[in-house]
Amino acid sequence: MVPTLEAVAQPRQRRKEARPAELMAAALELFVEKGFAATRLEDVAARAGVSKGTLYLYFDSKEALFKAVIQEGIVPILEEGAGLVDSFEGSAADLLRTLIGEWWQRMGNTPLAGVPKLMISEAGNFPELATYYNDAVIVRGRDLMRRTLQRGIASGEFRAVDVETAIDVIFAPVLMLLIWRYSLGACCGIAHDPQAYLNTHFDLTLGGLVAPTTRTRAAR
Amino acid sequence: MVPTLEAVAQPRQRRKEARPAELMAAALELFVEKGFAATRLEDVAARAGVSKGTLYLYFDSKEALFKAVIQEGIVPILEEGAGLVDSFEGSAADLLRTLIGEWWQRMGNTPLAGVPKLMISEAGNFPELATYYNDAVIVRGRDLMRRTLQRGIASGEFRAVDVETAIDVIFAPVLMLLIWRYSLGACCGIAHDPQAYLNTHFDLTLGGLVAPTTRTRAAR
Amino acid sequence: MVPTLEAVAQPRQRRKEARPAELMAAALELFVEKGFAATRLEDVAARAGVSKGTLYLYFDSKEALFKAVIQEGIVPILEEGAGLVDSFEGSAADLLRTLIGEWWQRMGNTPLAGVPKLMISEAGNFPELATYYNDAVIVRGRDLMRRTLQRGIASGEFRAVDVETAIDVIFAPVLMLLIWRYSLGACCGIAHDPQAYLNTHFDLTLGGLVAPTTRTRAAR
Amino acid sequence: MVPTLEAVAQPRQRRKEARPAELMAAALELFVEKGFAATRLEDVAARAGVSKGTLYLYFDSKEALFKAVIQEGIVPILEEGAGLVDSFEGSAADLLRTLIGEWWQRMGNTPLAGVPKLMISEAGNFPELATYYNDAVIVRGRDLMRRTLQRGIASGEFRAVDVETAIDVIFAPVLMLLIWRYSLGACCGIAHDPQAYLNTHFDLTLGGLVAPTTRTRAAR
DNA sequence: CATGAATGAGTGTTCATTCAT
DNA sequence: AATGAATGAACACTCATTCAT
Repeated sequence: MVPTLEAVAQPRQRRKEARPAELMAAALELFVEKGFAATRLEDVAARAGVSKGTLYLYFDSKEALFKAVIQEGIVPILEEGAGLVDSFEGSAADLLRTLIGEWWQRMGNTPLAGVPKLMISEAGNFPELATYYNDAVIVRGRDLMRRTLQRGIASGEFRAVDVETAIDVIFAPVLMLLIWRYSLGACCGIAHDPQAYLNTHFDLTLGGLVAPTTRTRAAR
Repeated sequence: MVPTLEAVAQPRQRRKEARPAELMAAALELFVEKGFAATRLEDVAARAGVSKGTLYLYFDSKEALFKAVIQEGIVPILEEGAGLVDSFEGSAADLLRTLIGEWWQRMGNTPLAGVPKLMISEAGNFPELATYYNDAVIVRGRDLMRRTLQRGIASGEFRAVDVETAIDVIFAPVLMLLIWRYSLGACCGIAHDPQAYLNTHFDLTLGGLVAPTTRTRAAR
Repeated sequence: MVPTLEAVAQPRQRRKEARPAELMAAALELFVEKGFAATRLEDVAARAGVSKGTLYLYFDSKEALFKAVIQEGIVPILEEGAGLVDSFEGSAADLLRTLIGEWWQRMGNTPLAGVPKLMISEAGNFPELATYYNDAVIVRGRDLMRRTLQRGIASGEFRAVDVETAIDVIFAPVLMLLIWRYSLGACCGIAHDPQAYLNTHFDLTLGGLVAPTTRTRAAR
Repeated sequence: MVPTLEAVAQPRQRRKEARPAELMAAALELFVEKGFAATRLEDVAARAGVSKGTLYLYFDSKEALFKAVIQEGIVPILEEGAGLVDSFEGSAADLLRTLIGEWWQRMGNTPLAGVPKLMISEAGNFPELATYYNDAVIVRGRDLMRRTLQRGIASGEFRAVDVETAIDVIFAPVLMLLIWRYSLGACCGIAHDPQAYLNTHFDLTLGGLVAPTTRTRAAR
């Protein structure tokens, strides 16, 4: 955000347009850091460089602020994911790798990385937020996974697993990687290298754990 | 808790000794149900059948109660798992199934089921407790997984995956099953059948997603 | 408010001059509707079609606006009443009926109808304004009543009641009719028909006010 | 409330029993003085000599406190009024005088005197309170008036006026006497002598209410 | 040991007022 | 003159903790 001459000439106006984004960025940081309930709106405002009242010029309530953070931060990622699934031309396995890899790039390496842990922590006490998150993020994300798995099964590339269950089984390690980082991993325990972790995950999920010989026998 | 003669004869004495355990049991239920911050000590005391002040006779603070709940509840769980790994005589795959199955029986169907979600939520606010949990539970649990995977690799039953990573990748879906139940699953989203979920997990992890033909080709 | 040529030719100028009156009209409506404290200046401004800041160009504060509303709204009312008493030629009883009837027309069916309740509610918080209202409205209104009662007593039409007290006793039901409408009557309780109410009031009061001889004649 | 030896020995206990009454008394004073909305619960607590939190041990909310004040303060008065109407053996006119006289003793000379003005001021912004007051006080009070008027009409002592209207017409001056005292009368204007005011009111009203024959007799 | 009355710090939200544009 | 973005004081209600009994 380079301050241009024009910006200096109209700081008030520029501010007004930038405010919501600044507030959402500050809110995301604090929500992730302290949780939804423990985050004080005054701190959010202060981190964005405004007063408490100003926050209410742009967001009707704490919950509205939270929803905006999710809406602006995560929904676009899922929309790109939908575009990816629509247009992808390689194998289903490659699509799965790409989909999760992209998701990781957009979420895992950004301030949004703390959102899954945040939602898990607060869902019980804020059912409305949980419902919103479910509808806006989880349902859509699962849809991308479902289409990917169904494509692989339809083409014969994948075995005919129970898709609805497989969606969550396959995505669980990816989520846990983030959840771990923002919970127990933050103070103790091992810190996985994300790439190695994801590779092992793909390796296991796509290839299985059992050695070829054994498997062949087991299959008989 | 069989009432003995002695207990009946000295109910007040018995009561006094049982109080901490009753309070911890009540606290566990409420912490799991509402989270740490949202649990009111008055409710804990009421559920244990004592007054608010009495709770402070046994625990110095809400945090101290939380620590005690985790310590008393979790430690005893993993002892048995170690015995199982030591004495198991079947294939490594069967041991993996059995180990996770047992864990599910001891955790997934008890009041302790909510602990993983609880720890994830509160780890950030209680680093000391997180460290304790890591040492007492996670390190030991990972050790059981490590020995199981190493046994399979050593015998040629499993491929030579990166064990430290695989431990978490493989256990992640099991944890997520519980975490989901106590967070977003409680108010929206699908509710998986645990057995079907775990079966799909074993199926994928042990067998992989890719169909035999394709895999063979992919392996070339 | 007929738009004149000049007005059309200089709308901005006209606007500027009309602003205070438009703001006061909007404020009166809202003060009457919601009370002083619960009225938001933003709503007043919006109803007058200007921005919040503009309001402060014309009134120093919310209190100043309130004072202006009362002053501009009430003062003009009582002038006509004085003329009526001066020129009325019928019986004192008829004058009393006419006086109250006129007052009802000018107040009870206009936005000013809520002012008595408003003044009663806010007098405690605005003693200065209460004093003004007392001098400008109440003293003058009581004077009209006083002259009416005195005329009837002097002519032998009314009994020699204590005039200063009778003024308020007689006017109280008229005021209560309005006060009720703007307070508890708004959400519950019976809604009187004003004409029937006033008729019953005259019936009772004149029954007790009129001197026996006169009454006997009137009854024939 | 003389402190007895026992009281000194058990101040804690005595306090607990006295607290609600002390809080309600403090609340009544402040509600009357500042209005419901403008009264801070912290001030109520301070005036009762306790902290903010203590108030919530006895009353669930500000509205609950208000309802309790009305319930404890006014409802008993109306119940006595009902007893009076039930057992009164004199003329209807005497009953009317006695009823209003008693009401005045119980309300007009106590801290409750400010309640009618209070309710009128706050009814618009707190419809729930208004409804409660209507049901608990106004409906019952009007019932006493109704029975009194009907008794007089049935016996031929009163003329056959429209009872529902007459109830309010007759009671209005009594209410206004109090309302005035707690609004504009507090800072300016005349202060009526209540007895003289009520006498003039009875004089006028009964003059118009009493049936001709009865009146003639009464006049002798 | 046990009670429960009492405390008071803590926060989301509203809105009158100001002032840079 | 007119705007509307920004401010910050104000308040009901909760609950962990204390302590007199």
